[in-house]
Amino acid sequence: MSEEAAGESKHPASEAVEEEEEEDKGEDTVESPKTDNPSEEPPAPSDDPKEAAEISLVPPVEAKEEEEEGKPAGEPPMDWFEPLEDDDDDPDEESLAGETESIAGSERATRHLYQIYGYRRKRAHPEEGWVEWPVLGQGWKRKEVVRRSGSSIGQKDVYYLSPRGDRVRSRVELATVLQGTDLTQFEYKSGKFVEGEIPPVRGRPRTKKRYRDRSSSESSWMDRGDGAETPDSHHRLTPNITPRNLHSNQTSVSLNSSTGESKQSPNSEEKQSEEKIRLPFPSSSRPLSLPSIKGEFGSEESTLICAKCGISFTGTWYDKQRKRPCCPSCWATSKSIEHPLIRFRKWIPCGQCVGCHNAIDCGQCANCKHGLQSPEARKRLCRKRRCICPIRKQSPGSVNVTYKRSFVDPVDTYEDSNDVTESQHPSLKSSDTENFSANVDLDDDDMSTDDDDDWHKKRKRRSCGECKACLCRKDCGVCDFCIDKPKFGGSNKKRQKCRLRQCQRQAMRHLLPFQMAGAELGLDAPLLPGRPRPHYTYSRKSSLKRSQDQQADMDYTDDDDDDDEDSNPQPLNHSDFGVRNGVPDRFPHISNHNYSQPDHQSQWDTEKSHTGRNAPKHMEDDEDEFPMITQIFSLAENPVESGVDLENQLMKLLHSLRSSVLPILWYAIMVEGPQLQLIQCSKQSNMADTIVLIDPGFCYQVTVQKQPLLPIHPLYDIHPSRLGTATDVVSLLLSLERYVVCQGLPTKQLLFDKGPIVLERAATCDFLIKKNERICACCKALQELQIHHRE
DNA sequence: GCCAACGTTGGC
DNA sequence: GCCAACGTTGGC
Repeated sequence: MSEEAAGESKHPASEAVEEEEEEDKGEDTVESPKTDNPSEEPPAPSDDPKEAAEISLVPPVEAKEEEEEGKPAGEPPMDWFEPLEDDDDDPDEESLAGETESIAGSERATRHLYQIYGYRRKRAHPEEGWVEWPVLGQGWKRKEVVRRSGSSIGQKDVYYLSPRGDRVRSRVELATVLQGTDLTQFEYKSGKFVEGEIPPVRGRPRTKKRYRDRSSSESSWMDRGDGAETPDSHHRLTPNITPRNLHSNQTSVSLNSSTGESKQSPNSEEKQSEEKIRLPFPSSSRPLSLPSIKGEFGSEESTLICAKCGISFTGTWYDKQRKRPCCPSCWATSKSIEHPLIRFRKWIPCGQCVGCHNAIDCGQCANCKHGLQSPEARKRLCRKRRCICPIRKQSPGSVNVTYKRSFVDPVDTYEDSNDVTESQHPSLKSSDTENFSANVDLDDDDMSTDDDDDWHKKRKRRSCGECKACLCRKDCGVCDFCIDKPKFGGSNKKRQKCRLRQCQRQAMRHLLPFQMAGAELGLDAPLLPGRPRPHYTYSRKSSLKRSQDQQADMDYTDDDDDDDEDSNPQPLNHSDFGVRNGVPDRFPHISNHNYSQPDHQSQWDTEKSHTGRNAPKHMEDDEDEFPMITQIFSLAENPVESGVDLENQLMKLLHSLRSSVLPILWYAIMVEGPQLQLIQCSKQSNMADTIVLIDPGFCYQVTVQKQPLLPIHPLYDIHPSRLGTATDVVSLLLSLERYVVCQGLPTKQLLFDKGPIVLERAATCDFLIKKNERICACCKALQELQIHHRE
């Protein structure tokens, strides 16, 4: 290990791939560029004037660390731009790791350090870590990256860089780039051409699904051939994986490579310490709920091998991610010592705000109600008692840093403070702290401080799994994200899920379909569903503004915070849509628009507003879904029936319309059918009740107040029967704007009857009439008939 | 402040 | 092994 460390220090560009290097030892069919031959290595950082200058700024603590690692003096320092592969537990850095998201965040933590010291790390240069790889030809480069976090930690990814700059991430991509080159003998992982058939390297048969009942994020370590076990796999399927350790007095056995555990045993010395720990079942302090066997929790013990230190122990302890066995010692260490590679984002109530001062449960909020139903839920603090301006808990002696909140408020910032402690909050206990990534809900979830759990939740948080978008499995193929995908011929730069499949509830707002349209319309973000885009830049704000934002944020994220509790945040409802309808009123053109309407027109509006008539039918039908997205997603519910091609054609027209300038406040959406629907967003428009529906064949129909415009209407005469282009649509909309809605029989005629006010139209009402008319000829005839009848 | 780009990670 | 796509950030 020390030899490897020294080698790493000499060749900082090569990312830590100790395991691979060990594997490669002795392999000489093709000389690896990662050999010890310095001539084949990329230049040391000191060769780069820029980097050399930066290295000269390495703070003393870094130098000290290196000395402690026993690295020869005078040797070029390890590339401290690279993530520390073997980070120690420097408490000084722990406090800086709070902003990090994962173990991979060590890089960010380090970057954070640089900011504090007055310099900033540049974004990882594309050249970093690349080594020349002539095996594939002149100019080719190769890079190995070891995953530094997540359940697949330790897994190694190999990338290649073509002379043209093509980044290759898989054999398939390599074959694409190297068209015409026979890669059957090429071993992608090692980057070597081997003789004979390349043995399949598939791992064990997939059995993950059998285990995955707790969380879909719990991918099995074993599945990847790394030898790690899921907790469930231990307890349910492979309880005797280490049968030699079943006796308490027996010492653990050294791990062999076949188990793969060595990959997770970074400390060989500890591995050699064949210590055995027999554990009583922990109660409140146990790291996780004991895996069940036949529904009974903690009914038996297993002998496990700690994935961190390699010792065997008896018990049912697993690491924070609940994927690998973790001995109590390592577990306690991971809990008590905030490793810089491990995210540490504890937030504590301020003790001063309204929420903190509120000592009485409201009894009305969901948390209080849950508490009445379930004792477990009682641990959730009353929502009215939540701190609205939590403070990040910080280790003593750490540096004051302002952090941006993530996933909660795109602009909010919080200052760290060394002065505020838990004791300042009257009701605060350690369990009240909460990972801030869980949306400031200090008492949310299971009161867990399990950052890794939150981290995994967060990565899955972008999908509620229940909305139509989440359930949709088919890419639209036409949105910008789809077009970017390699399968659609894209360059894979955006790497985002189809816009129509972005979770309506939890996707980041800028990824949602109408983000594009919203931008075109100038819609303000808060009116749209989805989560605000997080900001990760450190900045400061005035306390007043911060407080305001925090309060607003609490309101906004309240439901979001309770994903686990309430299953799902409540989507926008009709009232929200009413707001949306009001959105266009902020448009600059609106004041110049002539909206003078007859009094009875307003009367209509008043009446119809009670029935939600301004919302299209589908918007009324679905109380729980945001109307636009709901309908868009409904397209894919029955892709076979609806016809994918037709749907795509409509989508193309939709995109064409959204890239076109439509008559003011007209807006195109996709609805069930599929149908393309054009609506007038302004209630004050004469066309507020008018909708244009275009079917997949581009035939269209105009409805007014949900009633179809009769085919004999002259409007149809001046437009083609099919609206295949945006131009056709725009032309129709412009024509519509020349009309007003027939007002039907005057209400005063009916008031004489002393009955309920009922608007009346002729059965053949034209609905749309010229602006110089008040009612259509048919209604006028009916009116005259009624007058004649009364006389 | 936004977003294109891409490193990274989870899932199949 | 491969791919989808999440999360982050440098550059604008």
